[in-house]
Amino acid sequence: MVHIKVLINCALPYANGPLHIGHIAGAYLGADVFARYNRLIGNQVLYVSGSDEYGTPITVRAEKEGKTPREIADRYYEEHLETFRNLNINFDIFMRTTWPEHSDNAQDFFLKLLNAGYIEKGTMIAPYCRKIGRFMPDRYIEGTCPYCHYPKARGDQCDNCGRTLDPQDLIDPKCILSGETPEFRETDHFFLRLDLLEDRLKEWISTRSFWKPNVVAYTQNFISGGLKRRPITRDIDWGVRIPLQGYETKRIYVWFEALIGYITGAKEYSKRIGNPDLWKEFYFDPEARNYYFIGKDNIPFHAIIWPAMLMGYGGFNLPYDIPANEYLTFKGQQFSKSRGIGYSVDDLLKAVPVDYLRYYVASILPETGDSDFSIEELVNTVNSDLIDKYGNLVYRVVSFIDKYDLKVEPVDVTRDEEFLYAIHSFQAFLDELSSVHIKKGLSIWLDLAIYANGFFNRSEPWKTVKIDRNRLNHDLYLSLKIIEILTAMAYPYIPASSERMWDLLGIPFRIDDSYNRLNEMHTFDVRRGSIPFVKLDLESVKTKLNN
RNA sequence: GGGGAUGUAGCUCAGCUAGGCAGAGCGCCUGGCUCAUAACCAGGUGGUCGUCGGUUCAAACCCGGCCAUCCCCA
Repeated sequence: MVHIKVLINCALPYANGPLHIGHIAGAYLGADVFARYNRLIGNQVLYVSGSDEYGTPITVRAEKEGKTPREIADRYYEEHLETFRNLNINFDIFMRTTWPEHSDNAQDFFLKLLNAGYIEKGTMIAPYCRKIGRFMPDRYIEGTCPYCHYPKARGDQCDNCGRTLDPQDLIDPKCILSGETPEFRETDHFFLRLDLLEDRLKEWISTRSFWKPNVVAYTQNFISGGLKRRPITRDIDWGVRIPLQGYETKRIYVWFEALIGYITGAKEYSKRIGNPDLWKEFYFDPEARNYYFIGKDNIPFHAIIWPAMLMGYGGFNLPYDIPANEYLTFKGQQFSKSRGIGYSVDDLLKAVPVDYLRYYVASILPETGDSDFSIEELVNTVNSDLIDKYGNLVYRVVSFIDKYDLKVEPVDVTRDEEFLYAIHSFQAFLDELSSVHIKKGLSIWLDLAIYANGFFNRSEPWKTVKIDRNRLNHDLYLSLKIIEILTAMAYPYIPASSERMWDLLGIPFRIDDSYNRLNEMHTFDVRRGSIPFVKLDLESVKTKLNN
């Protein structure tokens, strides 16, 4: 197998609220499975995410809570870090857009694009509060929605009817800080000339026919509507400074600067491990593949704006694939902490072991359409698939060996139909994962677990133990080999549990090496332990969730 | 208002790229088995493929309208 470099970038979560399970399903779990899979097959992986910490939603929140924006960002950075750690989602680096190194990178991009003519100066009309004496972000203006007449519509959007608005559209607009009616004045800003890159983007998208249809369709349509220049600076003070004199009161807008966080993360990781040029191998080697794991809300930024920025800068690899997921919903609605819909990850992890949660979410990952999360389904799926099919398979074989006090000797099973079937499943599994079909991979795994139970039944070791010890040894060894394959396949999804099973089976090398060594007829030093997976009880899970 | 999706068995979802006898897991029913966590295996039950129309010898799949839900609109 030819090994390649794989850069896995994962949407930077915005640091103004806790992560809920919808976020995890949208981007992070799939990315983690994919990263682990790539490492197992021997690819060199760089796995990056980080904390998006600038912008007006954070300043709005800070003002509401009487804190500084930095306090808000610090709090959620720590919280997100902890949540990912608890989920066993192990990025190589989780950067912060408030790092000074990130400002350097963002300013470098800004100047480079400015000098290349892809950023230009211009003016726009913005709300100016005379009482406060400065221009106000759109979100700081409230008024009546011109469409639905909801009285508390924001300057960027109406929460009642969902329409996108301009502050000037509002009837009777008011500054939320001062209560004054804002003036609309001209203000100088910088604009990204997406229009200049339209043709190159179109041509590039036409080479991405292997992407998910929804991503391609969305992107093509977006571009064919005609790209316009887009403002990339704002009149706020919480953001990356503009590296030019005369713009001290303005900042680079968060959507332009946050995307560069992927590069900051890769660079900082390279420095930390003492190989400062490592990141270049992922961004400049044309053989390296760059993946971006995001939710569907992020498609325009990653499929249009980010490639445009990279093209304008020049030399960087463009995204290889953007396997954007749809949404995980809760009873048909979007997860939302503020509206009390669904659960946060931390709440769920108090009630359910991490691998149970990873397993269930992976089994319903919204890869092709929205899918629905429920506690009842979680309990049911974990108990009947993960535990009854796989966990019980491991336990019944281990228990059998222990009960009759057997030592299973290696035999060559490489030509056995059942072994070949398992290897065939494993290959199909690799094919699916290489195409980022996370959910499909899991269903191939489950089918193989069912097949393995069928084989164990057919081989009737409880009969051969009394009449044919050679046959018994052969069949048990074959069962153990299939379990080994299953356990290796499960590792990207449920890493901690797989390692535990690996240990229980007494395989003489580490699970990290498993994908290269499935054909080895090694010994199994099987250890009987307690039941490997304890089943979930719906009522007690619910009780824990409600506390 | 414009755009991207989704709607298939009681439940959760595949199938649609390339039209050809409606699928899986769970649930439920029947049988088998005893190594195992009421587990496992085999067989069965179960659907007007959101809806109305069009194209076709043939439509879950292609085309158009409508309804419901999710997302985006810088």
